[in-house]
Amino acid sequence: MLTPNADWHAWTLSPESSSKTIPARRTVWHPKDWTEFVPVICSGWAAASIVLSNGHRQILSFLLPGDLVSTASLFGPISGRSVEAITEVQYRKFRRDDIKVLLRKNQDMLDQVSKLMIDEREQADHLAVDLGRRMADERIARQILYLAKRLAKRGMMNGQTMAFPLRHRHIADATGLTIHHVSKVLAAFQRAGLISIANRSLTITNVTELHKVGVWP
Amino acid sequence: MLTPNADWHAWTLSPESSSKTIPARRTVWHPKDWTEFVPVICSGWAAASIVLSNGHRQILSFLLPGDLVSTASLFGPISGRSVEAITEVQYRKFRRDDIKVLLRKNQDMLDQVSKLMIDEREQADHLAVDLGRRMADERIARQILYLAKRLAKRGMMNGQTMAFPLRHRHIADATGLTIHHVSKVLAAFQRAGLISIANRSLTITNVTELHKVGVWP
DNA sequence: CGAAAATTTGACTTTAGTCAAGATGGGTGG
DNA sequence: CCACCCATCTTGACTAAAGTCAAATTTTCG
Repeated sequence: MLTPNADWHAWTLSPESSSKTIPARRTVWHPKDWTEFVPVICSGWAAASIVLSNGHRQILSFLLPGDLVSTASLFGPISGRSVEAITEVQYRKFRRDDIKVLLRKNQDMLDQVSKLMIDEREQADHLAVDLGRRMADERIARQILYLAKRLAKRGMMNGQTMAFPLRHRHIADATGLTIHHVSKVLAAFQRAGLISIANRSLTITNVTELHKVGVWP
Repeated sequence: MLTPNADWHAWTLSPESSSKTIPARRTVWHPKDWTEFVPVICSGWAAASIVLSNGHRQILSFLLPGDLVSTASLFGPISGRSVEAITEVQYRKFRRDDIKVLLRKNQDMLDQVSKLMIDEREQADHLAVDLGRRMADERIARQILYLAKRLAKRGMMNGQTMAFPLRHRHIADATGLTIHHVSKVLAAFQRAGLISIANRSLTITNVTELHKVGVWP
């Protein structure tokens, strides 16, 4: 998440970076689009993913307002990643070269980006652990808990309730499972009273038990 | 992989960074060791991994000579990662603050680190795709092909033959499988004439077919 | 050499995937 | 407002992939 500061604000006002709106379920950013610009999500939910030739897809992260798609992409073009809007999304794009200049003259911003990089690395590590070493129910519970934590940091939780625009397809692609299995696990969670989902909104009804299922710290 | 340049050489000679030797199967770096220094592998093979409380482990990458353990760790302390020697390993440790200074005054090195970051991000993406969306035989074939490619870049391939100090445990922990299943898949690969393993050395005997199994580009 | 670690193998179990068929639900055009 | 369409979700029966357990070998290391 990018915390704005003076320079960043100057930026977001520059003509280059006027915000664009994309309707739900449309592609925000193609794998080929990374040469010159870098997108930042301003509102809505999106997913950064890699699509295989056989049509399978791995979601690498869900993008919430304020999220840079990838910190590494600030330093040079990355390859193969696409970004898809989950809800309607507003985003801005920044010219990489301009950001580099900004980073060089602004120590404060460099520190912030350093922190982002470390966070992102840590998130990538957790993803690998989850996909490689955890059961389906753990993965799904953890995905819910990760999201709750990130939304809370943005003041987007209402008690234990959060907006939940994700389709089962998104959860499946983020956790390496099939939509059918996701459906079964979520149904089981609801039967067990851990969560309840209605109207694209999710409430954690038993935090303790959900933590236990997700082997949460 | 870090390509040495003048400044880097000055570095490796500094008293702080004299090289250390660790015998095979010993821990090189503990999860708590990241506060001030950063290790670089000079010779031998190591594995960077995360260990769960239940004893399970996910290997995030195999480290070959010249590898920095994590580029993000240059910018600040990272958490939870340990590094284990697979063969006997020589490594040097660098003080993060000194590296930062070096990076600031040396444009060339900054460019190099940028490239490293992008490579590392890409490798993390591939790991997630492999763990989330591929079958056991694909994962193992790909792991062999990744290693062959990296070794080739270092001039450490002898035709289609490479040193192969990995235990089944390492392959299992890198691919998210059990040692038993790894053993079965490797046996099948050998029966099918794709590879042959002997004396801690692996030869790819049918590149085309191994590429096919690994869905290699 | 002898103990400990690693590998191999087979029988059996568990987990998650595949397939198929309905149910639900939201949005659109008449 | 309703009828219809499409995407999504649900469920159950069955299959396939990988894990577990156990026991024998083989290799490695001290």
